[in-house]
Amino acid sequence: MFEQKTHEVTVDTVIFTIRKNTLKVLLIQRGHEPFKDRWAIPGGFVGLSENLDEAAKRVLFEKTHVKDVYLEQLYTFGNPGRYPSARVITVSYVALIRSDELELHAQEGLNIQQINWHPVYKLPELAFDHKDILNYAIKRLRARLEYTPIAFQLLPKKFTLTELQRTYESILDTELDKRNFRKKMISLGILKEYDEFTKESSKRPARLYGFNEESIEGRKGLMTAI
Amino acid sequence: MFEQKTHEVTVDTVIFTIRKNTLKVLLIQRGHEPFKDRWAIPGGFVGLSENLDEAAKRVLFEKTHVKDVYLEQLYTFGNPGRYPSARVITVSYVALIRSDELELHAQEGLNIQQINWHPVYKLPELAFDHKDILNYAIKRLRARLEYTPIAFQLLPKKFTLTELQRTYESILDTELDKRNFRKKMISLGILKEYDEFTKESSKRPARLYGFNEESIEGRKGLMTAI
DNA sequence: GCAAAAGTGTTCAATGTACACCCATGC
DNA sequence: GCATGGGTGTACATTGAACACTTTTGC
Repeated sequence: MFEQKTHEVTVDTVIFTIRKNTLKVLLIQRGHEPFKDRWAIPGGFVGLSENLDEAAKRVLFEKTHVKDVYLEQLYTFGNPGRYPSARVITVSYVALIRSDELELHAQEGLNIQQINWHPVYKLPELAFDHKDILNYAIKRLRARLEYTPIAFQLLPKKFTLTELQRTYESILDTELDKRNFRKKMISLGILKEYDEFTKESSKRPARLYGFNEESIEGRKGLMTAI
Repeated sequence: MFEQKTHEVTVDTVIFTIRKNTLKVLLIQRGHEPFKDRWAIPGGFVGLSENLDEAAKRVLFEKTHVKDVYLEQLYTFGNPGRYPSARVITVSYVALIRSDELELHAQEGLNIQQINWHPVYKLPELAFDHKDILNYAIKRLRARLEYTPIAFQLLPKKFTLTELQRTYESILDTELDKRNFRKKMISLGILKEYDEFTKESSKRPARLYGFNEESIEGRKGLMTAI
């Protein structure tokens, strides 16, 4: 019943953020075979004394130097053919980060050429089965968005309602009604209103809001079908 | 970056069925250490040329001799301490089977003492972290039930509306309103009505229904909050 | 005829959806 | 003063929730 022990186990993390009201994913360009020069989801091998979440956090930190991010296990991919010449089982994760908190770090080694944000709906070809992983991550993100206040993980601490709406729209890839969106968000009771306003633009200043952390416990059915 | 290759990868499958209107889970009693005599979720090692779903199907077939079941990957558990003396990463699955289609098969070897159905809300102590896996499986099953016609995977081809309702109630661990439940199910358009009725009982015969397979595609928001 | 489960509708509340105009600011 | 995005309310439709009595059968 015991098999030869040649499984490799990796974690690959789909890292999302919002920049310029667009959903973006962090990709690295591979510097060696297989799939040299192709873009890939960042990942790494799981250490023997590391649990899976820790491995995902470590990989995330190496690439972005961000800690305390939203991180959720997604799915485990283990087709024998998914990785050339070895059996590699990948536990995939989704991470959401605030783009204002991050600095990208290409590693010292030679195995990465570039690291960059890519708009989710305009991607290059990806290495391995990473396209499948990414598609699944988007699906999960959309589902979460409908019943969980997850969008706040992608935005700065203070944001306008329009920014929040654009975040939803970018993830769901649809347009939402402004009045209904605001009504819904406010009725959920998860926002706190600041007495601060944007000023950079040459338009009417917009009120800033934050996420009210205390409001989340014991909630169900948040944000259905906005 | 490469670690020593001593990860073991297993699949463990939480197998649910409904018997006597009660949600039950298939457990095996271990015949050897670690956790000798404790009950555990059936599982097995993943073969090198097998993908994860195939491994789960194989394990399921070995234990129940049932094919063509609903099978869904659940979560991957990989805490270094979850298995004594080895690093074992487990990809867990949920399976739903119709109890009328099954025969249980204890394996030839000595490593299993018994194999049996246990009511989900009255369980013995489980081996390893199998309690966590099972709790997560129940959570997932409940969530699925609310927007997917998944209950039909647990019932015989023909069933009464009361049996369907008891299935929901057993999974959700609540009581549901009979009229609202029936109205909802019928309005979903996923049932087909047979001109057949139960006759065994000494009460009014109940109409038999089946699941209308064609009705599922392109549906969203099925069965919310019955 | 009675016990036991099957079957059936209506009212009310809550939620979602569609939709158009005035406001505050910088230039 | 005008261009630009910010901000607001109402009417209607859909969905969910509460609730009680009649029907059919075997004994």
